[in-house]
Amino acid sequence: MTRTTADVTFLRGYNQALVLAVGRTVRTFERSTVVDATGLTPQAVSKVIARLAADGLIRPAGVRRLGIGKPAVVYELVPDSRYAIGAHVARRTLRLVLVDLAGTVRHSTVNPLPGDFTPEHLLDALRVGVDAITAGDDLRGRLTGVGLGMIGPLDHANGLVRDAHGLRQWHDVPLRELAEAHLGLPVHLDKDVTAGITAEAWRHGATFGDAALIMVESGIGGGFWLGGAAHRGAHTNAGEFGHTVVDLDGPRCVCGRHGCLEVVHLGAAEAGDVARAARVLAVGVVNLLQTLDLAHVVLAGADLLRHAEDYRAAVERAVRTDVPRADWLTPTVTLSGLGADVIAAGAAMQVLDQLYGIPDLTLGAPPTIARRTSLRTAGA
Amino acid sequence: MTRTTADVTFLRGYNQALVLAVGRTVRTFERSTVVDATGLTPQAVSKVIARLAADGLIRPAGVRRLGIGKPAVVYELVPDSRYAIGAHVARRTLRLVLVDLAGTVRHSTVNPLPGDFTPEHLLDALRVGVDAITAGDDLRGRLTGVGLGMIGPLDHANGLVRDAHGLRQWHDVPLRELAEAHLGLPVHLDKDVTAGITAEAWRHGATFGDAALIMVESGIGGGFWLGGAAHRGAHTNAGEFGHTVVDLDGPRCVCGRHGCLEVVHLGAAEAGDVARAARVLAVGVVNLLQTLDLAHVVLAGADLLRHAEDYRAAVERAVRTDVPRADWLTPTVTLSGLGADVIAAGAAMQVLDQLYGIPDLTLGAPPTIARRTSLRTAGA
DNA sequence: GCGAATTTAGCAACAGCGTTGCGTAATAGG
DNA sequence: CCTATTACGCAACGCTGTTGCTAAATTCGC
Repeated sequence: MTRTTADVTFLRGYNQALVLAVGRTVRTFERSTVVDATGLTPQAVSKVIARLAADGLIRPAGVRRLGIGKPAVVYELVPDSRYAIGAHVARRTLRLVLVDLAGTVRHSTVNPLPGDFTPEHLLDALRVGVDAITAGDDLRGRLTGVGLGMIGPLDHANGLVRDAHGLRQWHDVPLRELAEAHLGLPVHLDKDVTAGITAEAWRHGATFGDAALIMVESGIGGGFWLGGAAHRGAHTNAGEFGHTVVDLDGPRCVCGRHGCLEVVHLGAAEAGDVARAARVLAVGVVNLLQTLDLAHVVLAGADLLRHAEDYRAAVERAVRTDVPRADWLTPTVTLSGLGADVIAAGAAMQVLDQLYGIPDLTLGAPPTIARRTSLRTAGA
Repeated sequence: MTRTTADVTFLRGYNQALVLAVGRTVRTFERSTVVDATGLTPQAVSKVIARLAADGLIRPAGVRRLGIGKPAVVYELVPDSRYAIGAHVARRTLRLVLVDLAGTVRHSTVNPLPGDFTPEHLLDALRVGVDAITAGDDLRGRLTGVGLGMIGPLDHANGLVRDAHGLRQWHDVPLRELAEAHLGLPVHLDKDVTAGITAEAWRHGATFGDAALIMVESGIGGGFWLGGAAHRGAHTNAGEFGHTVVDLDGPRCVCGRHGCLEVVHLGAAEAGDVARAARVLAVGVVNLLQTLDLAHVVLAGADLLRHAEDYRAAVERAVRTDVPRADWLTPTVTLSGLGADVIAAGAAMQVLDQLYGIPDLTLGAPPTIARRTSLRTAGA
């Protein structure tokens, strides 16, 4: 791991991110709202608000007149002030979404990808999809970039796809650079599950606690949000949660070990035993809770969403009965509110997060997308 | 989770911590060393060095005269400038260590604790032990506080022991406050395993990557260092790694589930089959790697150290053979260099870390031990 | 109606951080 | 003894958030 130095631009970015996070999570807010939520002084908040308003990210929305005293100016986030495009690159499909600054999905499209597609296939499909989205609306100067959420292994810091699991044409592909050249936009590359949990975190604000996104979709993976940031691990390979052994004498898994969560779960699912499949997944989730003590568990993935309520109920039950001291250790268990769009939407929000989220002082490499020092609009 | 605001005192603390971390990890350093390691400008480093030197934390140690040009001033950390006491509170013993600013253990004592001891027993034993240590050396003004590493569940943010597992007299004990009153020193309370991994992190510097400390000692636990900070989870309960299921049809565990790593491991250990016990643990470690993608795995705990090399070899082997793409995903696997002192030493280093480590902007509650704004000596 | 109390907001000066520009000290080599 | 080189610090600067105080806009009481 490397660390960057901290200077005043970090302070600005950090406190600004706190204010923006308030703006995302409430419909309207005023100065005192932010003061209470962040602990900044009123004067500091005024300065931050002035910067954000000058940038067009927030705007006044009337006044609040309640009792005696000068009325307070009410502000609101301007969702349309910034956009990002997100892509969920799966084995057979490419899902593209347009997300605004508030984290709302404004467009969503799905298109098939050729079997065993190549980087060129993907780049062309991205080009076509991005063009289609940008043609519809006039996003000039407000489109901040494109986020790609993809199966690993990959190298987030350097924008490399090392070996997309199940795709033979992908070995050490510098996808970020290629896509930036092809699209003419800043690009952020990350694992699908990490993108997914970023969606949840972005939409819940700067105080979103430790959380995992459990994704069941041709395999089982997990995306983690720990200590207020995405957890990617030492090689962007965190989240291979499906390949944790839950049954020492279980069937052999593709990864070479025996009784992985994924293969055991698959056995139950293929037998049509949804209830058992859900219970198996729940065992894995409780394992995760015991290990990481999470505040939130979010469920996602096409294979899970097909039996969403079965899975949710099974996990909810396990979390309440199988964790000791469940009275105070129980996390929230929810289905992702974004449904099948989570990954793509999260990929888009990773772009927004790099620009307008809490800045990161720990790096594997320099930031993908540079923050603007001045308040000029971002974009192509 | 809550977040604090960021102001210039954060900047100072952060960059100062970077410099101190360099000082801890090398024998001597000069300005250019720090510039290269941190990315700070030479002028900034000069200012930080001046502050640290005025505080007595570092001192000049000659000059380096190599070739042409003005010789560079060489500095070194002053290990004796600050101390912290650490305590490992186990079920039957109290281990106390004195640690200096460099993270070196200077004293170590172990004393038995009465069976099923009460908070009062512990406080008195702490008092006696701390007095014995401070009587030996003159630590006036250089002793920064006392760290307690203890079995959970506990609440780190508020300094509460909720239920020390296996101790009946411990329910919602405000141990931090009690100990501060009893000892007249700042106190930091945390889980044993979290303290342990802090020891490794403190001694390895500010760029220590994602890591876990695996502790086998009347149970199996894990301490985590993720993203440059200790990972405690939403309720200071992360690390119950021993209670992750690895064998769905395994024997019932004390936690209520079946086939937990701990109970399966115990079965092998009690049968005297060290090799199998080690292999079981290794399965758990690989599970952890798959989930978190760690850079370092550190092994510790009395029960493990009794067969240290067996365990180390088994984990090392598993990590090389059972993780796909092991060529670039392999973590370092080591036995803790501090041996049986890790937990106590880490507890002490948590005190030092709060004062001289990377400051934390994410909190469960306000900081336990306030940083000094000026450069006055810390201590009683 | 009009002044007082109350609440909000902003201007101005300030302290503290890292940065930049430039001058100075200390060395080796010609 | 001069010059090139390297290390280092002073001083001014830009930028944070903070503090102190003044001004604006409202409600309430007389």
